[in-house]
Amino acid sequence: MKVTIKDIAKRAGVSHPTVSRCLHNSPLVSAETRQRVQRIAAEMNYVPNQNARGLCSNRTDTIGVIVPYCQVSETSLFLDELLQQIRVMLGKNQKDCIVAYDENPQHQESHALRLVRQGKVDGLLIASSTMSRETVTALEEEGVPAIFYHLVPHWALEEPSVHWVHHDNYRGGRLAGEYLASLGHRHLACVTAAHYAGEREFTHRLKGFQEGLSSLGGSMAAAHLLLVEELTWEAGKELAQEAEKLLEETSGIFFHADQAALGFIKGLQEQGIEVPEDYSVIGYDDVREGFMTTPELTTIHQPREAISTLAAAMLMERLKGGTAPLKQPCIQQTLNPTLVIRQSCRQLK
Amino acid sequence: MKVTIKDIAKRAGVSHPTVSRCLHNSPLVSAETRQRVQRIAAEMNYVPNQNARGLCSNRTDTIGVIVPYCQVSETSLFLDELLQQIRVMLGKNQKDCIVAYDENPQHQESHALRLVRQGKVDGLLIASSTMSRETVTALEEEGVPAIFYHLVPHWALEEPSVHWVHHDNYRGGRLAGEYLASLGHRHLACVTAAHYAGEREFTHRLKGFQEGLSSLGGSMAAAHLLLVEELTWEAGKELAQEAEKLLEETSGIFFHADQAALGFIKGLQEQGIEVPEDYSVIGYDDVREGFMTTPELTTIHQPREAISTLAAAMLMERLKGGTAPLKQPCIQQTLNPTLVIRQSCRQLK
DNA sequence: AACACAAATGCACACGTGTGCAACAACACA
DNA sequence: TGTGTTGTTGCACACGTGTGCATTTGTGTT
Repeated sequence: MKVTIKDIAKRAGVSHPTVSRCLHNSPLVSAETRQRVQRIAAEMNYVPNQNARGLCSNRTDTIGVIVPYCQVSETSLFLDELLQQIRVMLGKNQKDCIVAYDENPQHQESHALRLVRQGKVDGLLIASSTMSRETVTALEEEGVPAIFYHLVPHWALEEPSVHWVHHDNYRGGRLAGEYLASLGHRHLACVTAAHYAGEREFTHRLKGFQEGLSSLGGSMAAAHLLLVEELTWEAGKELAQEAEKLLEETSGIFFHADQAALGFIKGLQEQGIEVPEDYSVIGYDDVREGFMTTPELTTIHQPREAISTLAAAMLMERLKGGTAPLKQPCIQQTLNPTLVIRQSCRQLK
Repeated sequence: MKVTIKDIAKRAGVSHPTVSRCLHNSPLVSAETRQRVQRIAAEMNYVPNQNARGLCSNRTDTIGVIVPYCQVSETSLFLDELLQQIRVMLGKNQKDCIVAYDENPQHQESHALRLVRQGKVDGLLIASSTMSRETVTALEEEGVPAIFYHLVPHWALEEPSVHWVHHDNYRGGRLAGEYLASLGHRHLACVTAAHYAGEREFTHRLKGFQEGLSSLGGSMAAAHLLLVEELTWEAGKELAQEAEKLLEETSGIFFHADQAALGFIKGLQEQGIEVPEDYSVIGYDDVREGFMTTPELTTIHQPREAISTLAAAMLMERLKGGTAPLKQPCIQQTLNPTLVIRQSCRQLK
């Protein structure tokens, strides 16, 4: 049978409320009984029942992490790494975590709300650029703090009551553009997924890329914005079929995600086209696989350690602050990406 | 405020027990009230409180997944993929999942027990070859079913009361050995991590490899069993420093894990040694990255889809069966690996 | 010695849901 | 009309923990 505080109470000769207070280091009990009760609890291998605790005090020590639905379909290596880090951070704070995802964004929202209304989680870390304002409002009404990380809905950027931490996509794109132009590239292409084409995350990045290019004499024709269905390795490889035309009109290409860039390089190599000798490729995200291939991938590093660390820290802070909404000032952070120069881009003479 | 069954009861003009029965489709209520109550519940966006439900009926609809501690340190790409699949399977069964890990195996055990004693989970999926019999006994005493997947403690293999599903390491090793020998290789090397050297998972695999080799004229000298600290990409790359000696004495090498094999190939390439022209490499696990590199990695495929699918299905089955322990016959499954021929092994004349 | 006050503890209730049991109504049958 | 049966509902309690409030005990003050 499970050990409850009543069992401890009986053995210690006190009432269960007293045991409860001892275990919480309440100043209302004497130091002597506190020590005795704590010793007995340890001896009996007592573990508090989380359901009961959650029921009466709304504390579960569990965090819900909402990931974008594409993560399920194994599209994004980067998101995997981000999630890994968040788990570690939450673990250090003695929190368990429930990862929620769904087949489409609508379900994603309901999944988040369900977790909260079920009372399964104390707080949420959300990576989603499609979550609606209504959903977040509903969450806040339930008294559960939420922090956006990595992906932030456009409306939330202008909303001072919403917490978020992400990185500067414009700057990332600009780094890529300036770098390629500085190497002497003049005509470039760019690849993203069709469903990203209109999203702020991409449009800012693209704008940065174009302005970075033109600041140093390069450019990107509108016709050279290429769209694939999903940013997978396979899609990148398939895109390499159109190499002939691309090589004629451009000397390099900027991918929205590393794994697609890697697939593209692989596809080129199979046709005997060498990177970077014949063509330059730059990725985005800086996933692990980037340095495993030949050539190693030049890319833009997203500060994932800082993003996950900050997001977790922000949430812990809000949870500590009690249930009073918006007591502490809201934190919104935009971090800087960095350029990682490896081997997939070439200096033109 | 949150909607409770009492709110629904008031609005429907019935008592809350009646509401509870309606929501569970109990035959004790009339069809008419059931429909009415269900309609009202839906209108009010009712979501049952999981803490209360867990408290009185010990059902949380949450599964604990215990992963080996090395997964946290990003060592194993394979384990990541396995976890991904399990999450999807559990999602299809409307279960949330809490992933538990810790810095070392001892903590891992206590983490699993803690989750159960806290009442946070209904069942466990465990990937661990070090978990003790005592811990599992303790779990079963709490009435929480546990299924081992992928990694199984040695004692559990002989224990008919323990459920598990894994794959045949001997057979996997044998496939690798027979393949290399059939290509004409005579002297091979093998790499694992020091802490795996004594474990059944590896020793069986090694035995299969050696017997596979010798069945077709190959062999592996004891001196060519190489140990690295961890099976990381970096460790594999570092191992390539010893290439000179290896190439003198052997013509190919068998890695315990793909990512180390990939690092090794990369290390060779940097020294101008070509795979498979100068040396043959075969991996194990069949991770995604295996076909992203050049050459693509020849490897042994673990049936990860089947392992995760079966493990989840077995657990769902046991959960359905009520709390009666061992009512249904125990299932123990050993699945077969397959050889994936790509480009990293060469036919010797 | 009477009183005030602080420290320590127990009582009772609340949190939201599920279930055994009793109560009650409706109906069929003798 | 009385009895038994079936169908439907409500009452009361349980699950394990946390907390406001009353109670008891002990100590110091006047």
